[in-house]
Amino acid sequence: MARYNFRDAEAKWQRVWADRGVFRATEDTGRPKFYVLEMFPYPSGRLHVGHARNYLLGDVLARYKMANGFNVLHPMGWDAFGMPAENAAIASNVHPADWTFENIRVMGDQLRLLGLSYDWSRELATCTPEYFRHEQKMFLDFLKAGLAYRKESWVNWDPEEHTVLANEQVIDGRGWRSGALVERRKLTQWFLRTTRYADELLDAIKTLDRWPDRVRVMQENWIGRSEGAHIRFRLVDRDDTLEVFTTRPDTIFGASFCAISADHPLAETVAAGDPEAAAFIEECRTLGTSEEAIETAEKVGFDTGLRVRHPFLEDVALPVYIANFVLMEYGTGAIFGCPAHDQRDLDFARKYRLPVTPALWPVDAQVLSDAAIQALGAETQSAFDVDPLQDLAQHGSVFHVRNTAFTDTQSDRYGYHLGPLAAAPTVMGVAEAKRVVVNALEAAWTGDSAITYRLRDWGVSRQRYWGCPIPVLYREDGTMVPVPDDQLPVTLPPDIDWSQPGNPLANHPTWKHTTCPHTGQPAVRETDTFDTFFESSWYFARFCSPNAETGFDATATDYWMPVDQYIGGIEHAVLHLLYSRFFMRALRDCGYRIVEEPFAALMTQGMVVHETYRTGTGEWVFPEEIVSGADGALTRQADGEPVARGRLEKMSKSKKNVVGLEKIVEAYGADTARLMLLSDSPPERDLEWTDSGIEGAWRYVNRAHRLVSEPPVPLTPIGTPPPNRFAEDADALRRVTHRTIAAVGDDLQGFRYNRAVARIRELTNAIAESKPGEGMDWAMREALESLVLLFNPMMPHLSEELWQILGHTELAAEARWPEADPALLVDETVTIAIQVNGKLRTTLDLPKDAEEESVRTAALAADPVVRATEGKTVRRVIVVPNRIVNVVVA
RNA sequence: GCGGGUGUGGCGGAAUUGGUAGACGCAGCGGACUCAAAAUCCGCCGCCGGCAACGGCUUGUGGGUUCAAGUCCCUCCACCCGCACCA
Repeated sequence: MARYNFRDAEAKWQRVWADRGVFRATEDTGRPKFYVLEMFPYPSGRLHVGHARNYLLGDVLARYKMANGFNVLHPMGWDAFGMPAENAAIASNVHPADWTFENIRVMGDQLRLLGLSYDWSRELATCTPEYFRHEQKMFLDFLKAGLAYRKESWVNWDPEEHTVLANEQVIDGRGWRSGALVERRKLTQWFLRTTRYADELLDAIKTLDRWPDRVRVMQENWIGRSEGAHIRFRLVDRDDTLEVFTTRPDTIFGASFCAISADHPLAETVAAGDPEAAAFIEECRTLGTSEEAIETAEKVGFDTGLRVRHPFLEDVALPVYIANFVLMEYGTGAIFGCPAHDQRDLDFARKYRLPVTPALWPVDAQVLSDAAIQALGAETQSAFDVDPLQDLAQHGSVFHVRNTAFTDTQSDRYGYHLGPLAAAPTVMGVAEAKRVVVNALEAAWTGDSAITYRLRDWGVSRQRYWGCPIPVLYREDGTMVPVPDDQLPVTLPPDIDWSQPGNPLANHPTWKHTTCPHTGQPAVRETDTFDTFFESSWYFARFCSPNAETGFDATATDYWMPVDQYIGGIEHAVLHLLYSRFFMRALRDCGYRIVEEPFAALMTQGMVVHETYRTGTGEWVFPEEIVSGADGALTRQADGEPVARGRLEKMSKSKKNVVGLEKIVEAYGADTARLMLLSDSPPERDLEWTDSGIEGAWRYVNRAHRLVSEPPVPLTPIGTPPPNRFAEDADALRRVTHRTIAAVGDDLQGFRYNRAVARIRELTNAIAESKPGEGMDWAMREALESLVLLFNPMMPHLSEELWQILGHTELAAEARWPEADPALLVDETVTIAIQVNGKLRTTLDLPKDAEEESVRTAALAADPVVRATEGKTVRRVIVVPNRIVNVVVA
């Protein structure tokens, strides 16, 4: 028998699938739909086996669902705008478009090599005008709806990519792709109003019950809703107020200062008349935003000399500082400091010798007199430990809200009614205290309850060429004019001079010059392009009707959306996944008919990691550059430099541990690579790529081929009805077969692909051990056919080949998933574990559902049990039907 | 600091959700076939003691609940990830 020729077989079946349009999807209301999508790639060059895993995980599900009668949509495309294309253009003078389309060609071929079940007729690339013209239209709709706007603000500037980055794209103070330290710049930029949907996006996270918890938590944290209050402090000797945000209005009686951001308007007012203040502000702005800078930066402030009145204590005035730790972007850019209940405020108070006044006590603490509070505050610089109070605050214990302002007489004195404060008990919980204080603020017109979000509006302007042009112009008088719909798309000029730094569109000699469509006046185009996350925020909708005249055809999205299973990397937990959720809602509010939640279920797959090697100086080394000496020491062949095995790392070019996809497919075939990538590790976890692993998968592929080509027992012809009787062995094989069918189905549905592989191997082992006997020829055909169909989602080419060898003329890809016979899933006998005092002594094979009394008798009579219970009294015998017997002795 | 997660043989990982810990695979050891190698096939394979039958121990640590704990509760330890001058 010839060995499995995977090269011919894989090419042949890929051709057959394509010719017959097996994976072509069309709307069919008669069948349930299933939309499987893997996050589409950026066409950066070549795929390695690590990339392949992602697509494979979706492919297995798509094929499984197809076999189970679902109408499956499984498309693929290219997130084709982005910096790397421009970098290539600058480095080697290729046009970004040429570079991108060449990569698309190469990577598309690589994907086809793997035999993935894509409907290639829906392929799209986001850098084509046919695609991005629709998002230009969407943007204009956003503009009309007030969801897009332009403003001058401080932004994150990536000095390496020469462009602005969104907050989500700044990781630890560095650009998410360049790794360059991000600078702050004040620029006029386009924003999308994501904050309008903060609450909706937050609330709807609850409905995403098929998303990983950690992604949901990350989005919740990112939106960062905080409930609290705005408090307006009256400025002394000025007809103005200072508004602060706090989550702890209950600590207002412990306030000892206010602090404002260096970017706060009031700070600028002060700076205008005070050079020292201006210098301090300048100093604050040069401070870095990286983690190290923040951790080491001392909390410093500048006393503006301004004072504000305490909202409740007439005779108390608080100093106003400009402080380097107050962020203009959060809340109102101003805070009040309560040193007794906040570590950072305490640090600040100690430094500037400000009073530390406790406002809250544990419920069992002695209620102090005003004098005692003063005394305590005075010595608090070192003695008063705030931590236990913070601790209690976290855990919701009851506190004394202890302040003389909270009495009727005082409310009379201040000339306003304190409402619930008058009747307030002196002891109340933190939550109640917050409420009481907010009510008092509202009654006195000095504050309101307020909610603040960490989420910022999405800055979408990028000062780059290879992106979608923002479709607006500016007249000479500065008026912004949207490009009329009938003049879309605004396309990119092909001729770019890459020798100049900065934004290539702004540098282009003619492109930006145009005329106003309404007045005919000279005008200039917006030279910024969209953030590339703009394209990926709606591509899944485009896949439903890739040739529609509009962005998407609502009847198609009605049928296909939402994506039933989305698969991709955790790195998009708050980038792409949040933007897409926002985008759907923004489109909805512009009159588009689309679902609000685009991804019903999400799976975040682990990385493929591989061993690395480095020299003593930390240089990465390719494994093939290394030679092993007689003593086992590793050195670099070229220069004899000692080399040590490094950590397992995600495959990347820079770490020199990439395993190329073609190389593996060439040597072992797509199915072997697929099996390797699906075995061993569960999909969410990292998978270690090893040579022995691929060898093991290769062995299995050949073993399966051999087993079906030369079965251990001859088979009955196709369609033979089952015999009346099966010998014990044949019956046992049938039970294994049907148990495996049931288990593999469950495992595939639950993304436990590694376990499904293990079950399939078990069935393979059982088949290989089978001997001739009555009914075995029939059971053998049943087992082999089931096996071949069960591993079809994982190894589709081998499955087709063997399905044909088994005599079938239709395709395995189009065959129905085998059905498990419930009658064969229950055994007639069960193995019962027998324990004495919880320790296993023996096992007994007994009839299923045997009488408890007879099980008990059999257990007590078993030799090991007799030995273990000798001379002891049997106190209890616990019998769990069909499971276990535990004999308790003393 | 806040939040989330993980910890099981030499390795990747299973364990019907409280009921025989270590499925399946990798590596390793022994054997068959072969002039030899590869491939293939058969056997062994958590640790300790024992020729063996068998006994003891074992799921990061220590405790608890239970007839019974990898699984539930508490304590501590280690590692990984996310967010963070967020008021």
